[in-house]
Amino acid sequence: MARKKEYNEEEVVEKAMELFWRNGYENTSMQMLEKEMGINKFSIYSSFGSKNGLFLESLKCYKQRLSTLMSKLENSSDGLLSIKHYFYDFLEFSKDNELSKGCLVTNAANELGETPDVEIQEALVQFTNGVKQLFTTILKQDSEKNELIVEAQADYLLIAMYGLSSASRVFTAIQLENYIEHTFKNL
Amino acid sequence: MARKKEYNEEEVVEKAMELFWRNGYENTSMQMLEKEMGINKFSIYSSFGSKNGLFLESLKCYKQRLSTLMSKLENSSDGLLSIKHYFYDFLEFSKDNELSKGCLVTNAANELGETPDVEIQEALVQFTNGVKQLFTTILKQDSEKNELIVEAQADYLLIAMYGLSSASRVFTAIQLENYIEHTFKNL
DNA sequence: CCCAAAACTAAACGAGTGTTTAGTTATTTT
DNA sequence: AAAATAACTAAACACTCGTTTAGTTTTGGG
Repeated sequence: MARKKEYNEEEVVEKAMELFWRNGYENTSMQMLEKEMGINKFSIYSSFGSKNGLFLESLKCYKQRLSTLMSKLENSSDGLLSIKHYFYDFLEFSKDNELSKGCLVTNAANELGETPDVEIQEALVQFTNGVKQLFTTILKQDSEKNELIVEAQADYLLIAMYGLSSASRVFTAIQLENYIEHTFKNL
Repeated sequence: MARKKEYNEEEVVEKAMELFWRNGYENTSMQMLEKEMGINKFSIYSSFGSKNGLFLESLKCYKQRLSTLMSKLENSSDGLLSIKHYFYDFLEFSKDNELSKGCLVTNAANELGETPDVEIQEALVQFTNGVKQLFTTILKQDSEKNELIVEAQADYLLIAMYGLSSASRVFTAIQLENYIEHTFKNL
């Protein structure tokens, strides 16, 4: 061992995540990351290998931040109502000034090109599956629903959540609240 | 007058639109446009001024293509049911192999950075307003609904459409159909 | 017929991208 | 204290981007 790192990797990746979240992957340059993270490009590459690697690490960090909301949902027993609360919690979670930053995962999915990076795509699929799984578990609390209905409703809510994440960057808080209320009226 | 153009501007802008639609704005380079449009960069710049100008022209072209679906909706009298058909028509309209290209406008909105081009942003807002206006008109066909309900439902459907456009690039046809059915269940 | 004007080709531009490479500084260990 | 090793700084890398420019070819009007 020789010299010690002057920065904490967990701390700087959090700052990177914040930047990716606000600007998306492509619109976030290494220059911006350098400045925001407060460390040199060399240090970024030595710690994370590449911009892609840094983004993947940011995704992990994002999941962790979101896990507060998800475990709140996981531990609730109000069925559908708690999922609705999760929707509202997410809006609060993603707030940035008056508008929303959306969801880091959804944002990344939305800017995927024709030949997306395979690691990133895999991370997105896994994340999506996790959310759907969580919805499924909660929906099963309503014991009268059969499995097919649960599956269909989970898919519906998953896409609704995906849509909400994307739309939250564009529409007003009132419109989004109205969307959520209508979304759960249909179940 | 001197030499005549060897290409038709309407034809080449259609090809550009197709490329933007598939890849998004940032992921479409002038090189790709050159190749797809079959004309030299110089010609592109002489006809459209800039990549931005070409994209704005592509947006017009896209609106025109979509206007087939929109006037079908405009001329229908089934109220909500015809809006639902519009949702399905859009999925067919945006189909690309098994997946969907989404909506050119929504895709552009999704990749807007912190300081978006003002002309593009204006075009997107106008487009969105047009769709909402159309939904409102159709919803008013149900004479029993008061104005507040119409407004709220139009907003709801607008965001649902926005979400569907974004999600259509990721989810399967079955999931999307399920989403549409749930969306219109209790209106 | 010729000249001017417009459209073409192709190369180069400067700026910005993600990434790498020298060279220097600091710290630990022998 | 000296040697070794890892982290730092800063410059340069190769590449791509959108855009421009210089030079050539085509064509229509006087």
